[in-house]
Parts: sequence; structure tokens; C-alpha cells
Amino acid sequence: MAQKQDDLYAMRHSLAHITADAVQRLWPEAKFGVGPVVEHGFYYDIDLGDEKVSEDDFKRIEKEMRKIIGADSAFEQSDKPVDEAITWAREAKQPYKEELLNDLKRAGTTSAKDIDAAELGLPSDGSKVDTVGFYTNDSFTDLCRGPHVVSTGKTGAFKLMRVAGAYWRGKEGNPQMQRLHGIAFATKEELDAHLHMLEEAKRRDHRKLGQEMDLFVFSDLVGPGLPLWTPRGTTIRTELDKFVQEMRTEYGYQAVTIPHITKKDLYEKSGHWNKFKDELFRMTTRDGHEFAMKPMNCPHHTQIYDSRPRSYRELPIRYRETTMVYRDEQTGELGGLTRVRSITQDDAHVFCRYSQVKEESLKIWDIIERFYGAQNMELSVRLSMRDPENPDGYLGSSEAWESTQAQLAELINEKIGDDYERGIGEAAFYGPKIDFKAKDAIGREHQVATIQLDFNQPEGFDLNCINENGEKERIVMIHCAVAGSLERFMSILIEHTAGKFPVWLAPEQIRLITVNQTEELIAFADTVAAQAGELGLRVVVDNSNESVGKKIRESEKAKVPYTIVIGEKEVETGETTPRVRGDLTVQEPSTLKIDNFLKTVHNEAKTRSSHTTI
RNA sequence: GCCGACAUAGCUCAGUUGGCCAGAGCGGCUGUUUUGUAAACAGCGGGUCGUGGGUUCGAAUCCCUCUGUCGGCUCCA
Repeated sequence: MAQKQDDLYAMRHSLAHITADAVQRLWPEAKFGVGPVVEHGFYYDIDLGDEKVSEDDFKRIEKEMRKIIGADSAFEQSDKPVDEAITWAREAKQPYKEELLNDLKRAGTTSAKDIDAAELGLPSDGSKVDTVGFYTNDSFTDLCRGPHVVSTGKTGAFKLMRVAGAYWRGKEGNPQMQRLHGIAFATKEELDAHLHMLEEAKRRDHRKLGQEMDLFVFSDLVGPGLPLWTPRGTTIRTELDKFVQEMRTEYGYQAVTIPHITKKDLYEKSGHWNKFKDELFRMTTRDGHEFAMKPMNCPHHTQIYDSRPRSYRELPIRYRETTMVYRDEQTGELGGLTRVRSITQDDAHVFCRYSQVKEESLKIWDIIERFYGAQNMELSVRLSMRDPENPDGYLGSSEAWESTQAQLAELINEKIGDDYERGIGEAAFYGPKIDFKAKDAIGREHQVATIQLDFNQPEGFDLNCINENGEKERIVMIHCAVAGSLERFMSILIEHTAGKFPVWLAPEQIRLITVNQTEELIAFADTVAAQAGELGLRVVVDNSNESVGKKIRESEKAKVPYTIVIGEKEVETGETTPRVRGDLTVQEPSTLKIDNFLKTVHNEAKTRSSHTTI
């Protein structure tokens, strides 16, 4: 298995070289940046000066690549002293390579942390070297550590996917190069499977389904990154949040409500003003006082906690609030619901003693598990810790970090054993956190819920309780979001379900279709709808002047879980054979009394089941 | 914010090298039909071709500006 991974890596890396080779054959003046392996494939950064590669050029680049592959020329490794390498780069008119090599010469090792050591032809262990590696195939030579496949013919199946701008060495301000991105797999079958997955992802795209299913809209007048939620979309959001809040109420969380703006003083004290003032929506009152829209809720919540002295007997104090925060994200970063400027957080803050962290975190974990369980999403866990090599990037003492990290590690271990990822340097600047990733129906993983420990804000806001000895004791805050951002979660949910929401979330749970539009049938359908309404079910009666077939088709297209045809038969017998949406049904359709059907659906919704019990 | 592509009816899209009143399907509305599990039939509306400017006898089509969308980069409390 590991061997297979290595082979794939070599194939992709070799394809990056072949891409550059092909580009150079077509544009002899091309300047090259770096060309590493990435998930599913590879890329190469190129600079054609005034010319630009476009997707229309992919055909001829790929054709050129196939020629190189067809020649099956060997990849030959060689080493050069650094100075010789620099001369090579200068003579080859490769200023970007020359820059990398000069940096290397200056530092003696891979000082350039932004560039993979492999790109410099260096050993991966960071050891000091005075020669760099090269690989040559046919007439093309590139700086590289390898490994490569034996010869250009052994590179599997590939496809160029897109070209996009990318800053040289990833730094805003540096010149922009063109990043030519390809995917590559060992076999044509695997490549096709991946392309199929991408097609499927496109079919499920939440922006497309959101419009088709009338869940949310954007308005040019309101502005980018500010989604407007329709009644149907709001129903889903409300149901999701209701679930989270029910569970939190069970665990002793109390709802609080805060204004959406604040004086800047709050964020000066919390430290956010300094760090994030450019991303705040700010405003000035007529008296010249500065205010800001809230970009997070914790500082406001601390002020409720700190409104009077707290006894240790009151702790933990748990606040919950689902509310919008506002961040002035750069326009280029906005996209669909995944990155927006008005973000609804299902936020909660626990104010507790250090000794209570573990128990409280386990309770939160329990809520998270139940929530994602109901979505049929598998969770994986990461402990995000500080980088001990770089203690300056974090607030608080090393001892506090060590002890809280150990506490979190212990509780993860207790909960799931050793099966978790450790993210060194992934912690927030104020404390370590447990991050949860959810896997969707087509195998993609999304960062979702978090449990974050915070011993910085309690310090900044001087948050205490009076302990058993009558002394002030510093408390700790736990931040937690279950769905995270409702906008982002909705995008994941839409793509996970492909719009086929489980009954409890479906904006429309049952559609009643009348066979004809006689008064008798309409009256009967209305009675059934009223009955369902009393059970809290969301029902729509379709008594439009269309054929039954047409109305069925529309109900299917709207992805309504249950469709019932109302005709004379139903009026006479009081029975129905419900039409069950494809993904829900596991058995033959059955006939049952209409009130039993309604009770069953009601029960499914109440228990948040994702399977039909009809 | 940066690089690139794109923007035609509510939706999906056609509109030849600039040239008569800008088209189709679906949806909508009206009428006929009274329908039994994925599309009945007919008719009628509907677009200052994203915005503002320019070139031209003439612009959806060419150039510039702005706005927005998409693919990336950078950023993400």
C-alpha cells in the first residue's frame, strides 16, 4: 500500500516535469516556478511573460505531453554543486529557479520554508548540503529531488484541469504566475472514477440546488456574501438549530441574547481590534463614537458573565445563542455559502473552572456526535496544539498549554482511544482545540464542529469566580459550535444529501395531489392537510389543473419525501399508498390508513430518522 | 485585494466575420380538458442583451469603467 502511494507520488511528480517540458516546447521563453505533487495530481507554476495560457491551449499541451510520454525517455538523476546549479539556471534563463538556488546558497539549507525541499532537489530531512539534485529526461532538465518514475512512459493516466493565477512563492505582492493544474492516477479507471466524482459534486453543487430548490438567494442590491434565506431554506435552518438547542438545553445551557453591534472598546480589550480591525464592519455615530458589527460573540458573552461576582457553586455557567456575526471578507474569497459575510453561528460558551474542562468537553462532544449521527456523517477528530518551536505565536504560559493540551488528549483518548490526528501548530492563539471533520456522501471531508479552550479572554476580561476559600479564581472559557456556521453547514448538507433532505429537515414533507379538481376531492385533501398540520407536519396540497403524471413529476423534482394521490378511492377507503422518495424506500410500497401514515411520518420527523418506516 | 474567464427572459441556453422589429425550451398567465403515480392541448404575455461611457452610418457583438458570478492565489478570530 505504501509502495503504491510512493509510485503514485513519483508518477504525479514526473507528470509535473512533463507538463513543464511540453510548455517549454510550445513556449520556449517560458519561465518556471515550482511544480509539486498535490492531492489528486500536480501543478506547475509558469510565467509566459506577456502571453497567457488559456484552457483552450490544454489540447495542444496534452498532445505535446503524450508525445513526451510516447518517447518513453528515461529520467536520469544527477547532482551539481550549488554554484554550478546557479550558473545552469542563469544560462537556462530561469530566474525563478535562480532565485531559489541563491536563497539556498545564502542559507545553506532549505531556509525557504514556503517551498518544498523536493523542489530544490534537497534531502527531505533538512540536512545541510552543498549539491542539489537534477532530473533530466530527453532534452528537459529540472531542479528536483525526485523520486521519479523510471521513464516518461510510466506515468499513468492524467488530465489537465485548469489554469489559475498564483503568487510566486505564495506571497501577495509577488508577481503572479499561471498555475497549470492536472490530476493524475495510476490507471485510466481511477482517473475516470475521480472525474465521475467531480461530475457528481457538480451535480450536487449547493449553489445550483439552492436556486433550483428555492432555499436561498443573493441580491446585487444587498451585496456579495450576504445570503437571503427563503421560507424553505429558513425551515431547514430552524430545524437544524432546534435540534442543537434542544440538546444544549438538556445539558444546562441557557439562552442569551446580545446586540449585533458594540463600541470598539470591547474589542480593544479582547485584543481583536488590533488583530482584525480591517475585517470588521465599522461605523461611526453622529457624535463620532466608533462602533463595529460583531465578528464573534464571545466578548459580548463575557460581559453577561462578568456582570456580577460569581460563586464557584454557580459554575459551569453555559450560554447558548444562535446569532449572526459579520466579517468583511475580501470579495475574492466569497463563494456560495461556503464563505460569506453574514455568518450564523450556533455558538455557545461555557465558563468553568479548570477542573471542569474535561466533563464539559465530553458533554459538548456528545452533542456533536448526536448531531452528525442524525446526518449520517462520519466524524474524525484532530487535536490542534500549539507549535512548541514557536511559543511566541501563542498567549499564555507553557505550563498552561502543556496541562490543557494534556487534558484534551486524555479526554480524546478516553472517548475514542488513539485514533485521532494531532495538529501541531494548528491551535488558536488563545488555546488548544478539538476539531471535528465530517465525511459527506461522496467521500469529501469538511471541517465542522470545534471545542476550543480559551484561557486568554478570561485573562483579558479578568473573569473570576470566588472559590471555596473565598479567593478569586481565574476561570476558563470553552467555545463551541456544533453546526459551526449554519451557512457553511447548509452548503455541506445540501451537497451531502443532493437536496434529498431527511423528513425532519425537508421544507415540504408531504405533498397531496388531487386526481381531479372536484369540490369533494379538494375538500378531502384540505382535511388531510389540516390533520397533518395539527401534527406539525409541513404539507402542500397540489390541486392545480394538471395531469396526475405531471404533478407527480413535479413533486419528485422538488424532492418531496412523501407524495400522496387523493382520488375517489382514498375518499372511500381512507387508505393511501404513499409514493416514497427513491432514497428513502427500502421496501415495497404499502397501503395504510391515512391517519396511520400521518402518525408514522410525524414520528419519523420527531425522532429525526433518516430512513422511512412506511 | 490579486490573476484569469464569464454576464442575453424567472430558469437553462441559441444568437454566423458589427447590419431588418433579439430567438428556443421549461416556468408564468388565460382558455379548453376532469385527468390515478415522472411532462394533456391551444393561445398570450415576458428581455432598455449586468451598469455607465466610447468607437461606428449602425453595437448583444469591438474598446474602457463599474458591479456581480465562477476558477485559483492570498486571508480566515
